Formats: sequence, structure tokens, C-alpha cells
Amino acid sequence: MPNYWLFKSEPSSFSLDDLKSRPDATEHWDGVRNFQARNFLRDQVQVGDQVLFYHSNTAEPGVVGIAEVVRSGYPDFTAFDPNSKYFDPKSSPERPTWYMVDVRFVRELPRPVTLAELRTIPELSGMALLNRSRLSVQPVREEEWERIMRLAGL
DNA sequence: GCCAACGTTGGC
DNA sequence: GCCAACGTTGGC
Repeated sequence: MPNYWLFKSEPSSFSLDDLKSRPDATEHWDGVRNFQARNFLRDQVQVGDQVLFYHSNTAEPGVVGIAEVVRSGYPDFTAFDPNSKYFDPKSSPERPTWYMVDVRFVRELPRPVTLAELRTIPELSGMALLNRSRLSVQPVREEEWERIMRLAGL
């Protein structure tokens, strides 16, 4: 049984289409610099888990697609690179602070499910997205996942 | 571009 | 350990 997650990304920096066009449609989910999100990536996100790909900080924020985890948590090496915008001198290969996973594009939703729409669904009112709006990696319950799939036309 | 929410940092 | 200052996120 896979677990379900919601990963946020600003489409201006990395969009669903960007993921789709990567080699093998696969990319590192790097740059997460929040401890609670880090804990999920390091401890709970597993190969085969299904991910709602969410576009944030854009004209129509919402869930736009589905991705799948193809590698579970391992040290985020961008933290070790002084030239990376995600560089963190407090993290080292010996004692990494930050973790990432790899995800692969699965599909675009038949239609996006916007944040505004999600807010109107009573069964979804418990979602972290609606209550803990800044968490960029967050668990999604199976019922919530299925409800969103139906909203998307799947 | 504004600004509220909120996570993080650092002085004490 | 508290909490004010600060920086970032992200909706609008």
C-alpha cells in the first residue's frame, strides 16, 4: 500500500512540465529546507508512494499532476555545494541536515484542481494544505487522495 | 507588489 | 528557554 503525499513547487522554478521533460521524467526533489518537511522526506516517504504535484505562488495555485517516488530519502547534496542556492554550511556529508527523494512524472490531471476549489470541499477541510499552508511536503490521506482524483476527473 | 502567517535565529 | 526580530512562503 503506497502512502500519499502532496509536494509543492513554484512552477516558475520547477513545474510539472519540467518534471515530465527530464531524462526518464525523473528528478531530485531537492532544496527542502524546513525541518518538518525534511522529517517526512527522510523517514516516511517510500518508493512507490504517490504524490500530488502542487503549483504554488502562481496565478491559479492547485494540484496539477501526479508523480511517483522512485528513490526514498537520502542526503540532499545541494546543501554541500557552496555554489548552490540551497547551500547550507551546517550540513555535511558526514552529518547531513537535509534530505531529498527522487520522483518520476506519472501524469497530468485531466484538469487542475485549484486551491480555491479544494477549500470548498468539506471532506478536505482537514488537509494540511488548508491549515498548515506553508508545509511544502505533507501527507495526504487515502480518502483525500480519492476525492481529489474524482474532482480532477479520474 | 503587498502583506499575513509562521518558521528560524540569536540575544539574553 | 523565552521571545523579539527577521526572513520566507505563498495567496491574493
